[in-house]
Amino acid sequence: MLETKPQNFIEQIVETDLSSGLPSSALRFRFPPEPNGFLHIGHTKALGINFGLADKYSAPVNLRFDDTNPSKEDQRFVDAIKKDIKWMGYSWSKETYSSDCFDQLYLWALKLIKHQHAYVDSQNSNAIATQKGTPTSAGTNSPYRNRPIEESLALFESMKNGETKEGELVLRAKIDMSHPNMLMRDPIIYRVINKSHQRTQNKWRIYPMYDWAHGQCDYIEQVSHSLCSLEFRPHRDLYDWFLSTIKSQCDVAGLRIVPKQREFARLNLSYTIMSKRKLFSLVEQNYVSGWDDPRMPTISGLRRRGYTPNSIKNFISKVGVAKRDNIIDVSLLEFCAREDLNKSSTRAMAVLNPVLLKIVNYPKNKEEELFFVDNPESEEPNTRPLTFNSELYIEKEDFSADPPLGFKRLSIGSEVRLKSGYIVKATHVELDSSGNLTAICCEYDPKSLSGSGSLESQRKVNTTIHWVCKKTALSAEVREYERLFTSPSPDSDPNIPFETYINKNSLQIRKAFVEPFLSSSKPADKFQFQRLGYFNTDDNSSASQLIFNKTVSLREQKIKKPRPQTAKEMRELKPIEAIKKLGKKYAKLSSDKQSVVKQQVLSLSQKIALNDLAPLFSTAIKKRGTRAVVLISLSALKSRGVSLSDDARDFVSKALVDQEQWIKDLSNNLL
RNA sequence: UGGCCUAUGGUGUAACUGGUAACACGUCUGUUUUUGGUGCAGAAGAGUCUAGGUUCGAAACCUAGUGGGCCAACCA
Repeated sequence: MLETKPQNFIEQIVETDLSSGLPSSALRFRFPPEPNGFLHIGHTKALGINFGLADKYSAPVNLRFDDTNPSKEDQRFVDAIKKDIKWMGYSWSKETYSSDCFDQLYLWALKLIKHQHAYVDSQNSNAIATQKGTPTSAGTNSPYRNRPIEESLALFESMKNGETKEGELVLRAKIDMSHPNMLMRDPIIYRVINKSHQRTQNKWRIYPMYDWAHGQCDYIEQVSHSLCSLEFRPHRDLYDWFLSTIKSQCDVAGLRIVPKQREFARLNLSYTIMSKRKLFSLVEQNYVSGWDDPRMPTISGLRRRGYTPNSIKNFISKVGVAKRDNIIDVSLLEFCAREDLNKSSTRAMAVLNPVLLKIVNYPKNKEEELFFVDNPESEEPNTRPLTFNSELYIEKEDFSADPPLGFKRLSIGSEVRLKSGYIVKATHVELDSSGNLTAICCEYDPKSLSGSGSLESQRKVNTTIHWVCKKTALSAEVREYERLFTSPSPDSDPNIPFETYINKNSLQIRKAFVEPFLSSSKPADKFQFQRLGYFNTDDNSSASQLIFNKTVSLREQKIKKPRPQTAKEMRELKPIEAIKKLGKKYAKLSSDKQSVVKQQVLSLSQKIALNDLAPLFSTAIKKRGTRAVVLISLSALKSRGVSLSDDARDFVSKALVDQEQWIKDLSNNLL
């Protein structure tokens, strides 16, 4: 089958390389997290790109932990990252570490010094920073730039042996202090960190910087395409410089593939923060319960929230790959969750905000077994038994004493069906001494039992509501989540701390009643609580203390009020809109109809407030179809004694160039 | 001496590499429905940031401008 999906630009690059001679067996990718935090939804994009490519071309992906900075990294993050990637269903080829390359990196650094491509600088970081210059002004050379090779070698050796303190000496590549790309201004490649490393222990006191490690590790691992996010674009110059310098100075037999770095736009999600530092702070300041709090955008948070690997993968493929900055609406993620969960999740009834429903004409001691369909979406739906008697719980929201227009649920005198059960009609309510609702009383239609086949059972009522039987229901804790932030882009303004936008109500805990069969649910089991949304059993849930997390609500449709659209209202319906509509049609109409439209527009434009006509003019004039109409509207302005500003006049005359004669006439008259 | 990246409906991504814009989400309509869900059918919404240029023809190529982003950690 031919590839039908459009290629993204990275696939095109790979395709081009392949067609210009790169054997497909040489294709190799890598996913290189720094083990200093948990993976989040942003990382799943990189995961999806790399593993997607790997899948498409049957190429390997290395999982490489970028562990060049022992002061920030930790083994527990390595473990968590591996767990999350496995959960997503990706399997990597080799597990590697940047630290695996430390020896080779050191040897290459030596070569660099010997070939005058690197030197040890004895200045402190301030001095070095100042000499770098600014983006708009060149830097100046370090006084140590031309230090003799032997001296640099000796000092580098002392750094390596732990004979210098942190910050005293650094090794710098000698490139160009006036390079327009700041990263090329003699970047630091080694610094002293007097810390033991989680893998190499105390072997090293010098650790390579990102730029000195990343490309070289790609090269050593023979990665063909090193894909990263856009902010690394300026690093590409350095990446290439290091590789070509090494290739020209060092013996690199056997390393045939020179990797390419290419960059894509990272994923941003509305109402979400993605910065590891900020996620850290959410955890540390206890705004959330941990890295796997269901409100966190981490993979482990999404997992606990109830997202499936499938839904996340679908999301990533819908998001696409390009190079422009983007903010994806969370509604897309939610759509992917619903789409996946709708097909697979068992339906259940749970009442989150219970109120007692008494069926007054149902025999007090009677009890019967009803049947409930596990999942109507499945091809051969199973059913399960359900106890029904005279006392049930329903949602408070499903009853209204004073139903608004369009309300379809229960109210006094109205009928609804109890899901899989009978049709009931509310008769009255019971209140306590302070006037609070304690129970809703209703009568049921004994012949209306669902599935009984009787004529009454086929009766249509407004809607069907869910319920649980008071006697058999289990109590459970249900955790409902709202967005963690109240702003679509909580960290867009550097002057406003993102904590400002934390939603205080992001977690709501409800004491709910659920169907008894849920007592056997295990963590991560997924359900659709009928009419409410998708829920998943929490990690801490047990038969004695059931806990469910809400993944996402069902898609909610606005309540449609039967519209009282009188002819009068229709007439008052925005002349502006009417004009726009007419304008669109105009070009397609026959000439006699056009003249009718002209008249309509003219009379409509008389009804528009002058203030509204101006914005209509400025937006609509750009659109071909509406130009004509706007010009007609102008005549209305004229007839009301309003004259155009010079700007507007200018604008109109330009717009006139390719208009028809009658418009020109009309407008010239105006101008 | 600034460099680099980028600009297409509300959002995101396409447009077979030059033949006047498509897909998904969202929105709205209708319909089915024992979930105000799902499904089905349909609609509205951009003329591709601006101005020049190349071309028979530009969203695409060129130039300039404008807007947005990244770069001045011994972070990655």
